[in-house]
Amino acid sequence: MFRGQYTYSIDNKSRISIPAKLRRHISPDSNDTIVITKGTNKCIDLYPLDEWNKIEEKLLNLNSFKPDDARFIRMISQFATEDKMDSQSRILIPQTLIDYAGIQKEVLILGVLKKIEVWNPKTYEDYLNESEETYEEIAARVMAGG
Amino acid sequence: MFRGQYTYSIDNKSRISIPAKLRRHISPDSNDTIVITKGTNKCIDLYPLDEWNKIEEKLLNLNSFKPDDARFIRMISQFATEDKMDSQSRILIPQTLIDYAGIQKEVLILGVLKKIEVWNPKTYEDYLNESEETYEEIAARVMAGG
DNA sequence: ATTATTTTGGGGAGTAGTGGGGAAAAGTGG
DNA sequence: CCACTTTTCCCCACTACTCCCCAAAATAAT
Repeated sequence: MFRGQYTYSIDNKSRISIPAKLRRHISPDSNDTIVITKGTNKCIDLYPLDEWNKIEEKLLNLNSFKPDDARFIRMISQFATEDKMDSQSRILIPQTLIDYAGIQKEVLILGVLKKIEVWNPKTYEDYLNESEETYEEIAARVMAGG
Repeated sequence: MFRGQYTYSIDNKSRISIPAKLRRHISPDSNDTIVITKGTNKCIDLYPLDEWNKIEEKLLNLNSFKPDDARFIRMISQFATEDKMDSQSRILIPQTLIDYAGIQKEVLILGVLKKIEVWNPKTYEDYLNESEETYEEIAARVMAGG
C-alpha cells in the first residue's frame, strides 16, 4: 500500500520520478509499468499495472453494447496510458493530463493505498480548504461503525 | 487491452496510423490484420482479427430467422472490411465510413478495451456533453465496491 | 567525512507519425 | 479483349518525439 506525501518537480521533458518509498510497494507483477490516468479530482492518478488490470476486469463485465456502459468504458479508458519507468524510475506524463491538473513545475505526490496521486500543491491546498468539515468530523463520519 | 487517447490525422490517401502503444497490444494471432467496421456510435470501430473472430462466433449463435437478429447481423457485417497494416502500421479506411463518422483531417483515436475507436474530435466532444453525469459520478458508480 | 542512494538534468540514437512517388491491381468503358 | 482510369499497396524520406544512457546535484546513511 502507498503512503505519505512527497514534494517533487516535473522536468522540462514532462517526467516525474516515483519516490523510492512508493516504488518499493509496486508489485513485481507490474513489471515497472504504471498506468497514468485522469483522477476523479483535479489530479493525475497512477496505478501499478496489476492494480489497473483489476479495474479493467470490472469494465469487461459490463456490456459494451449497452449505451450507458459503453460510455463509462470510454471515459475511463480514454485517459489511461501505460508507461514503463525508465532506469531512474521516472515516467512520462502526457501533456493533456499535465494541463488538466494545472501542473507547472512543483508537484505534490501522495501515496493513497492502491494508487498514487499527483497534484499541483496549490490545487490540493484549495481542495482541502473547500470542505466545511474538519478532519475530526470526517473521520467520525466515515469510520462510524468501525 | 487497448487504452488511451491519441490525436492523429488521416492523410489524403485515407490512411490512419495505428498508435504504437495500441499496436503493442494486438495479438500476433491477428497477423497485423484489422477489421474495420461501423461503430454503434458515430465512429469507426477497429478490431484486431482475432477479436473480430470472437464477435462472429457470437453472431453465429444468433437466430438469423428472427427479424431483429437478422437485421443486426446484416448491419454489423455489411460495413466490416479487413485490411492488413502496411509497413508503417497504417490502415486504409473506406470512404463510406469516413463519411459516416464525419471525419475530415483530424481524428481522435481511443483505445477501448478490446477495440479501437476512431472519432471526429468534435463529434466525440458533443457525445460526451450529451451525458448528464460527470466523470466523478460515473467513476463512483462503476467502481463501487473497489 | 565518506559512501550510498535518490532526484534532477540533458545528449543522442532509435522510433513514431506524416507525406508522397510510383508500381501493381482492380475497376470501367468501348 | 484491350486500353484507360482509379484505387490500393509497397517503398523511401523527413521531422519530431520518446526512450536509453550517462552524469551531476542533493539527500540520506554509515
